[in-house]
Amino acid sequence: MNATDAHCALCPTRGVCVARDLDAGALERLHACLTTSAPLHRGDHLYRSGDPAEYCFLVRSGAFKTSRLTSGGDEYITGFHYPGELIGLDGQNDGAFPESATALDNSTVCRIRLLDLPVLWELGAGPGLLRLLGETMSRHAETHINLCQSRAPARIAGYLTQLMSRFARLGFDPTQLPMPMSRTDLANHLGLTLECLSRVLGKWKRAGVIEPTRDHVLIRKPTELRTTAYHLAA
Amino acid sequence: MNATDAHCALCPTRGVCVARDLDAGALERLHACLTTSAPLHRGDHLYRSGDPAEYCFLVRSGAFKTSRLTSGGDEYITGFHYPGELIGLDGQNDGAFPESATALDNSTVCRIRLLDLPVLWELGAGPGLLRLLGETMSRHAETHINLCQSRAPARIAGYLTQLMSRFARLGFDPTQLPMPMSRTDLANHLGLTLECLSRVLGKWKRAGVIEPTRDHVLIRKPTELRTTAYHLAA
DNA sequence: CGGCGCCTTGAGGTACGTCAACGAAAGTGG
DNA sequence: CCACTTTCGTTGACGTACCTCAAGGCGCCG
Repeated sequence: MNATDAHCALCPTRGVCVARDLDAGALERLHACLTTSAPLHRGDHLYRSGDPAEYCFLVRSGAFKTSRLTSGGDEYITGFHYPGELIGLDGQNDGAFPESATALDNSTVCRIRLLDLPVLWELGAGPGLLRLLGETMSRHAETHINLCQSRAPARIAGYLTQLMSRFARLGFDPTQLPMPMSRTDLANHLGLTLECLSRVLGKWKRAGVIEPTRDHVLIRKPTELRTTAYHLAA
Repeated sequence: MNATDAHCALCPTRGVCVARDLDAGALERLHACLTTSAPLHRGDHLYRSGDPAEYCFLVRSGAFKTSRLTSGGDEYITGFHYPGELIGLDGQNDGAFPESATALDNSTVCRIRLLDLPVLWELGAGPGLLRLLGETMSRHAETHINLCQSRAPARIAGYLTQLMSRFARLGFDPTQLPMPMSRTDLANHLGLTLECLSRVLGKWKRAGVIEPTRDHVLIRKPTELRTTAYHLAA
């Protein structure tokens, strides 16, 4: 861990981070309770199920998946997490992480010691923290709705659509989505089989809606996807 | 709203509340930022989609559903919420509630002004708040896994199993589950059709696994349900 | 070049969605 | 108290979308 400099000025999540509205003085003090990690590589664990949960984490770059294991040994993937997103709060339930978090790519995180939350508030990061928390909860609800769609194309379109807005929020190009997870993992997360996911993506590729490669998806016709996904009011 | 007495001593959620570990003096000061609501009745809205979100809420008694509307006018039910559970945090995303919360029964809540969170911390409620937050996140993940089950019996069993542990945690009898929501709402929440839910419940009733009535479900063979649901390790 | 994951494509069965009719319960008005 | 209406839940028949099982490409690594 390199705590000497959180590199906030260069951080890709600067616009959405809890530290967004802090002045230089507060940023300086911020490093006392929020430190940037050394780079993690594909497959590295940020934390493992059962680890004591003294921290939560802000994804700074790269991507992570969070997953739980069945007694049978296969995993359920509960989420994919991109820059600016908060993970690890579930560990506060009983003091240990119920899930594992695995890097899908070269990634960095900022680590927040939970006992330091009052300090973050003093520094003026309270509203930012609450906003982040609200986003997390809201995203969970959207994901729930998406999984309630029984049709596979609706679920997949809904996921891609959500991903687009998550990237647009970061200021990234929402039509070029990095897909660092395997097809198997994505299908697992969406409650579908690998074959079903593959077929739908293939169909959309032939129709010119998307252009999927191993680790990216190019969105060619965003409106097609949006009409296929679930529609919330307003 | 009756702010003069939060009735913590008589609260059914006392064992799991953020105020669990507070002494009498702190409880007294607690009422400055945590007030108990007047009773809500079946169908009353605790908040509506679009309302400004100045507070979040702890369910004290009764039950609530949270839901969003589609542009087509039908609703997606994102959660059912029982005593001791936290709702309304998603409103911190952009300052307004994205969902509506509706009472399913005669219910009361405790209202937390979000600007008062630092005060709650001072009073010693910080660990309790974090625990509650962790539970909420963890429950979301479990719900996700449950929805990833493609088989309807697995989803229903998983939901009932989760409800059992939520009630056991409160010290209530986990084999007598109140079901204040309509079958339609439950099916909606589980991503199933009403007919499918009805068939599975009927089958289990004939098999003596459960004894469902309009507003309760008696669990006769908990192990049957648990083996039908998804299995997490450890 | 050969081996091995990972993804794609194919054929067949089944569980759930859809549509429709029926039944039961709650609320209403006479 | 009882007919009526309305809402909600149950049961049935049928089609289809997805799961299962299986074989076949394609990239990456040795």
